[in-house]
Amino acid sequence: MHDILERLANLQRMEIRAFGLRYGLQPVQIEALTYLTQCNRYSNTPQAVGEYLGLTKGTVSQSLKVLERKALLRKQLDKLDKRMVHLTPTPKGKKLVEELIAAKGLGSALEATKSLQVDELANVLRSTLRGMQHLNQRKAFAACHTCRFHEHHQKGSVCGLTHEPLSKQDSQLICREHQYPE
Amino acid sequence: MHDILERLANLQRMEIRAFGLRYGLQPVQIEALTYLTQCNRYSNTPQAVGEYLGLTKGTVSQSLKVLERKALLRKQLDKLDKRMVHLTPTPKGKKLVEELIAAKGLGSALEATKSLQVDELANVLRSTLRGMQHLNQRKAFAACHTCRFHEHHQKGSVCGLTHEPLSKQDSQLICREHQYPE
DNA sequence: GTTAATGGTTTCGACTCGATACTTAATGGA
DNA sequence: TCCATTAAGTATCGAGTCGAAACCATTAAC
Repeated sequence: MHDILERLANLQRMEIRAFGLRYGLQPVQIEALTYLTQCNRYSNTPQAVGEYLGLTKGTVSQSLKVLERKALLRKQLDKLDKRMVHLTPTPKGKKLVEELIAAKGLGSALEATKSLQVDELANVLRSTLRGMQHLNQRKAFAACHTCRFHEHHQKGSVCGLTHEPLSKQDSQLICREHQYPE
Repeated sequence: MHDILERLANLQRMEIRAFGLRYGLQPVQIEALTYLTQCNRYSNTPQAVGEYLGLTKGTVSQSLKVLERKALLRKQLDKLDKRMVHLTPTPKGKKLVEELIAAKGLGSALEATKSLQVDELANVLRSTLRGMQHLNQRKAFAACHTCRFHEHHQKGSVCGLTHEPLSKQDSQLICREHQYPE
């Protein structure tokens, strides 16, 4: 089991590297960009990217500079807290991530498997991931709707931390503040 | 599904980085050493490490130099082909890999899951991995006993390529020449 | 209003990585 | 047999990552 995940991680990295080579991008940069296409509006800051990838903020800052220079993302200051910066992928950036996901071929590889099995697999994998994160005291970075602060009311959902309303899409996105219910 | 594997790969990498930091080792070096504790005697060369990790031989050569300097592995020339070098982890190196695997906490995270489920999961994952490798035309680097050239006779197994006998342990190891049966 | 904490950037040195050139050993014709 | 070619590995170099520390601007605390 351990070896399979090991190999899977290596393979992913290989494909990312090979893909990035064609666009003059480093693996880290691609991973950061991918994260930014999947996270919510509380989580699209340099800080969060660093936490997600396990890198220091200084390191991340440089990678983001490159992505901005290549017009793959846009930086904008937060309206309320002017120290903060929000990073949003440009259409070009989003397209690149989509291509990457297709290129990795995980989707195609899974098509052969019965969808019921895939769901089962995803569940076990998810709980394993969760266990590892808990053991190593890492943040979950999971989807908003699985969070203990996610409040589901009859007219839409609300984040219990910010008390802001959440759209259907919002609830699917990754959040850096995510905490699993007890 | 894609996001879980993505996150799992990132998490593994984070733990490897954190672990390596304590021993003054880079992620690549640790990954190379881990591979070397799991591969068979045909696959413990700089070349094979490069193929496994998706790096060029020049790059790999440097990482191995570090590992040798730290007495984590030993180099020895091949008896028959004196161009080749075989890399074997020292006891110190093996111990380090064991510690790493424990530190990653995957084993503990899996204990919560029913072992039957884990087996099932491993099988689905294995075939997915295989699908991805096939699509991207990567080598399998899988266990010897699942290879099309593995011949199982009543008195022990034999490799159909080299015609050499294989011990029980040999058959469990990773091989760079591995090919799945049709 | 001063001080501390926070989010980001910059800079520096150690290191990775790919490309290229190079060394040595094996191979394969003529 | 000889010599060109190929293969495995090493060495070197330049571009780039990474962590640490210093630094800047803004916000929070008191």
